Amino acid sequence: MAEADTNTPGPGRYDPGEIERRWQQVWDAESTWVVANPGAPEFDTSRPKAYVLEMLPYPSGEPHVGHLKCYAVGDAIAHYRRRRGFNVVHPMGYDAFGLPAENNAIQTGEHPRVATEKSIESFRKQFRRWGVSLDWTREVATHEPSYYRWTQWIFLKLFERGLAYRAEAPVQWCPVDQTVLANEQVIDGHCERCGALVVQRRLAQWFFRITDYADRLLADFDLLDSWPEHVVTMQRNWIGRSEGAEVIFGGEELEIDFPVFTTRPDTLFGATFFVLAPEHPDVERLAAGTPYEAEVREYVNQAARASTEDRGAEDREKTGVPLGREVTNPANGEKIPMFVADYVLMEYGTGALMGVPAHDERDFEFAKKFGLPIRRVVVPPEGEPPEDQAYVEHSEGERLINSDGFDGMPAAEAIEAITNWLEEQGKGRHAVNYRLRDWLVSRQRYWGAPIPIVYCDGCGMVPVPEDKLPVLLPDIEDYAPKGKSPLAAADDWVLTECPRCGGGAHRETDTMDTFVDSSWYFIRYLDPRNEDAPWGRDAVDYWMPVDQYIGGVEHAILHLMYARFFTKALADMDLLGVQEPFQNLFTQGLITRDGAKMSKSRGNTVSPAELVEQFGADTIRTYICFMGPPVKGADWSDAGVEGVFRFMARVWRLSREVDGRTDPSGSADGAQGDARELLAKAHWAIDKVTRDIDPRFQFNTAIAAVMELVNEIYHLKDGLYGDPAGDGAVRFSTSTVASLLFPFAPHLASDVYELLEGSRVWEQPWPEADPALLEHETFVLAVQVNGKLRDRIEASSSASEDELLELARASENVRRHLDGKEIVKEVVVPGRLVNLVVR
RNA sequence: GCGCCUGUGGCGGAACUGGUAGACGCGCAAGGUUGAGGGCCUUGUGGCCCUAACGGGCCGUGGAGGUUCGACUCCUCUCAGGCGCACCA
Repeated sequence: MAEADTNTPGPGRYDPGEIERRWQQVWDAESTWVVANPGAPEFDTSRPKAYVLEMLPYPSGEPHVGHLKCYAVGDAIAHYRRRRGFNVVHPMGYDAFGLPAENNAIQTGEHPRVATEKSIESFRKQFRRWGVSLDWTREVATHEPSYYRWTQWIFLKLFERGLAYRAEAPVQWCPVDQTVLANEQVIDGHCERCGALVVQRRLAQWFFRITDYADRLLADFDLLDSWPEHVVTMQRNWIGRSEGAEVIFGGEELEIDFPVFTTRPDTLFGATFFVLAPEHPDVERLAAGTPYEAEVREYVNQAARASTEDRGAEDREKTGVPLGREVTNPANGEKIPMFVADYVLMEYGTGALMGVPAHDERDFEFAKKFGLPIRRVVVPPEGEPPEDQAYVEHSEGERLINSDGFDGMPAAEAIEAITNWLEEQGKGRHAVNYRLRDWLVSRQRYWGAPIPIVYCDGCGMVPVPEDKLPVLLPDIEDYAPKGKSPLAAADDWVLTECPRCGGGAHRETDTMDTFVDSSWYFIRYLDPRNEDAPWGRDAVDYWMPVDQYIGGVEHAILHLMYARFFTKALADMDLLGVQEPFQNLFTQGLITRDGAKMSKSRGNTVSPAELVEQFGADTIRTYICFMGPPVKGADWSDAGVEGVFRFMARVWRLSREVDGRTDPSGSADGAQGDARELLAKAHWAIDKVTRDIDPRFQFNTAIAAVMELVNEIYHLKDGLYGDPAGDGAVRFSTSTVASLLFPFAPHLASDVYELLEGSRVWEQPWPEADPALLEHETFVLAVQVNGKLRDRIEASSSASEDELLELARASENVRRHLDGKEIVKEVVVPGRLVNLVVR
C-alpha cells in the first residue's frame, strides 16, 4: 500500500488546519463547553463538580508560549475531568487594567482601552485557535464597568468593616512610574515593573487590613489539598510570624515609654544599649538639647536620602549616632544609652530594639564599633563560647547567668518565665510580630478602577452609595503622571456633590491596584452577568472553591495571597461559604529557548500564532506537554516540535488505514496471540495515561505511553488484518489512541475517534483498563548473582518461589557465576527477580 | 549568609513504595520503498573490552563515603547550577 505523502496538500495528507477548523466550528455551533449553573433547566444534578481555572492573562500584545503552556495544561485537566463525569466549569477572562497599557497611552496618545481591547481580541482569537475548551458565556474583563462596579462594591464592603482605611504612612514611591507601590511590588528596593530605584515618601494612602488575617492566612494552609511546598513556604516567610515579647523600656527624662519587640526575652538582662530607627517619630525630640542634636539631624537626613537598597546592602558596616539619652531596662533597672541607627527598620516591630550584643550578631557588631559593654547572659552547659562573636544558637542544656533570680534557668524556660514576670510588673507582655504589612492599594495612575470615595468639606470622607456605582473612569486627554493621579485634572469628574449632604465635594482621584481586580475574578465567572449583585450565592456555593488552579509561580506571593485574603474577608461578611479560594494549585515551569528566558530584546521568542499556523494547535499543545514534566521548566526545540508533528501524522495515517481495512462492527472478543497482546498493550496504556494525568500531571510520560501503543499497533497490524478478533483489536487500539490523546490533541482525537467509532470522543466516558488484560501470563524474570544481572528468563506469572529459584539456577550463564561457590542467600521478588548471593 | 529545588547517553527526558538504568521523542547510522531528493516503513544506537560470529566481561545516574542481598532512589559529607529570602530584632 502506498504511504501517504505528507508534503503535498490533498486528501491523503494530515491537514491540521482543516481538521482543527472543522472541530472548532462544531464546538462553537453546539456550545459544547458551556456549562449551566444550578437552578438552570439543563443543569445536571447527578454529577460532581470541578472548577478548573487557569490564571487570567494580562492582555498586552499577543499571547506568548507561557500562556499556551498554562492553557494547554489546564485544558487537559478540564477535558479529563469532564470525561470522568464531572460538571466542569472552565472560564476565561482578562486582567485588563494596569500600567503597560497606560504607559503605551502616554507614548502614543491612544486611549489605554483601545490597546487593551485590541490585545484582548487577539488573545480571544488565539484561545479559539488553540481549541481551548472554554465556556465563553462567562468571559469577563476587569476594565469593563459591569465588572469594576463590583470591585468598587467590594471596596466599600471592606471600608464598612474597617478593612479598607486611609492613612498617612511612609510608603514606597516609584519615581519613574510616579506611583506608590505595595511592599510586595518592591523587589530588592526596585520597582517590580520598571526596575527603578524606589524612594520612601510619607503620603496619605488607602490600605487593606490584610494584617488582621495574618494568622488565618498561615493556619489555613491546613485546609488546602495540594499546593507546591515552596509556594506555601514563600507565603509563610512573607507573612513572617515571630513569637516573643513586647518589653517596655522607660524613658524617664522625657517621660516616653519605648516598647520593643524581641524574640529573645530570655536575654533581657544582657541588653546594654537601645536603638531607634532613623524614621522613629521620637528621634528629633530626644536629641533636642543634647550635644548630639546636629549630628543626629544630619544622620537622619542622610538615612532618608539613602536608598532602601544601600541600607539593606550585605556586609555593610554598622553606623549610628548616640542620642545623648538613656532608657531603663525594666528587668534590672539599669540605665542604658540610646542610639539612632539605620540597621533598625521602622517598618518592623516598633521601630526600636534592645541591643543585646552577646546574643545577636548585628548588636554585637554595633557594640564593637561603639565600644559598648557585651554581657553574656546565656551559656552552654560546658565550655565557653568564643569571645569574638555573638552566641546565638540554642544548644541543649544552656542556662542563664547574670540574670538575678533567673540564673541557672534553662533558656527555653526563661523565655516564658521572664515574659510572665514582665506581665506581672506591667512592663511587658507576650507578643506576636509579623513581617507582613497592610496592603497598599491606591495608585496615582489613570488606568484602574476609581476608588469610590468622595471628600466633602462638611462630612469628610463619604463612601459613594451602592446605587451610584460604578464610579465611571472618565476619558481624559493627558495620561502623563504628575505625582498625583492624572484623574485629578478631570475637573468635571472630580467636582461632585456630597452623597450625604448634597454640598460641594470632590472625588478620590487614586485608582486601585490591579491586584484588587484579580482578587475576586474567579467568583465573578460563576455568575458573570448578574446586575443586582457581584454574584448569586447558589452558583458560588455550588462551584467554589476552585478545584484546580493553574498558573506561573511568579504569583506565589502577590496574587495568591491577596486572593486568599479577599476570600476570607468575604466569607466573614457571609458573602461566601469557603475560607480558601484555590483547593489545589499547580505551577507550571518556564519555557526557555537556548537556555534563556524568552524576551523580545534577546530575540529568542517563539510565536504561538505562527507555530499553530504551521503545525496546528494539536501538535504545539502536545509538544508543550511532552517536552518534560509540565511542573518543570523546559527548553524549546524546533526539532522536538517536528517529532510530535510526525507522531500526529502517523496517528492520522494509521486511522485512515485501519478504517479502510477493518469493520466498525467488529469485536475483539476471544482475541488470542498477537491480538490479545495488542489489547493488553491498549489497556496498559489506558492505565498508564490515567495514573499519569490524574494526581501526577506527568503529561510527558502519558503521551509517551500513547506513542508506545501506536508503535505496537504498527508492529502488529499487518499480521492481524483479516481475522475478526484481530481486526477488532486493531480498531479498538486505534480508537483508544484517540481517546487517550484527546486531552492533549482534542481536534485530531475527535476526528480519529469519529472516523472509527462514529461518535464524539468528548461524550464518551474516560476509558477504564480491564484488570484481566493488565495481568500477564508470563513475565521476564531477572536473575542476579550478588546483585549483578546475569540472565533474563521468561517465567510463568503463577510460578512459585521455588520454581523461580529452580529456573534461575538452571540458567547456563548463572551457573557459570555460581561455579564452585556457596549460595548463602536467595532473594526472590515474585514477578520481578531472583538474586543469588554467593561467597 | 540562610532556606528550598535540580544534577541520568550527543540532546529533551523515563525509571510510581529500594528490585532488569536509559521508556518515549530528537539526533545519528544502516536497509527497504522511490527516477532522484524529501517523505514513509523497518532495524540499530551509554562507554570500553574479548569474540569470525553466537555470546560474554568490565565500567556507568555530578564527586567521595555509608546502609542493604540489591541504591538514580535512603543516610552523611562535598561540588556545580537554578530559585526564594536577605540587617525582620
